[in-house]
Amino acid sequence: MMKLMRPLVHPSIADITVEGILHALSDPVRVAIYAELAASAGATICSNFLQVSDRSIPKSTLSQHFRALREAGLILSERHGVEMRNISRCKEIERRFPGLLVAILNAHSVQAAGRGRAAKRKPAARKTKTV
Amino acid sequence: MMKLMRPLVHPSIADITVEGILHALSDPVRVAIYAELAASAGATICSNFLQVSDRSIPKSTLSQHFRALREAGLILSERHGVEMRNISRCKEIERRFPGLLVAILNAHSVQAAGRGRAAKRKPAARKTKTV
DNA sequence: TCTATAGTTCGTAACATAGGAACTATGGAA
DNA sequence: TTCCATAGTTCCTATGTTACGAACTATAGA
Repeated sequence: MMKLMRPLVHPSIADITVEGILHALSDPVRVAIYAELAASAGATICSNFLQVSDRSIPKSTLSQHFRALREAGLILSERHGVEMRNISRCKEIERRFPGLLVAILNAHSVQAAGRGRAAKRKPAARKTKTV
Repeated sequence: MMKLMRPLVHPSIADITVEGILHALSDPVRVAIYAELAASAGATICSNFLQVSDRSIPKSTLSQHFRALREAGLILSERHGVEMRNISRCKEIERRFPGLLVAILNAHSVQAAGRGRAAKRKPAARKTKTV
């Protein structure tokens, strides 16, 4: 008797909270993913992000990040064959929280532009056993 | 020989990050504090927030929240006599990340307005020993 | 100097997160 | 069908983060 995988959770628009959105986007990897995804017109598959900002991310970690974005209500994920397609729920969110996502993405790109000029500040790296 | 208290840390405007701001404001208590503080014209003292959104907050916890806001660059704290005055650094931040704080505060008030109509959703309460 | 007030620091228990190993799910080839 | 490859998920656990009580620092005033 095989254990099933639990189904994808997408909150209804009314259940989406500002705190949830801010928390989801307060992670450098997740904003990077979300920014890329919001910029692209179509859907984006998970594995396209195995390389984000100069470092490769383990797929279990990536999967958790996509789940965080999904359960915060930021993206909609659906399976297509063997892969997962993710699209931004920006239109809904724009109706509920006008200007929020635009401002965040804009701030994010302001900051990215600034990193070009200044010395690159590393995010506090977690100590980890290097395999 | 008495240990001194470490001085207050205020990041320079260039060191303020979007991730830092979003993380700081992704906590319900901290947005509540920041919203109140940004709304008030003058400075606000710490102890005014001992009661936030129906629950009283231990002062050690409050102190940490103010520290988080300060070190994310959101507020400026200075001692005046026995008390601490806190003011929002919104003007600086507005110059660096236009529209960001306004959008967040606006979203926050949209959400607060919604909570009036709907049943109140409790934040995942931490298990704690009740005194 | 003593006391009250306002806030900070420290210690620890509870919670959150990263990433490896093992798994599920799906499609295509043998 | 069965087998294999690909894409992603779940589980485990070491490590990081957070909340809050107790003990502390700092300042003003009696």
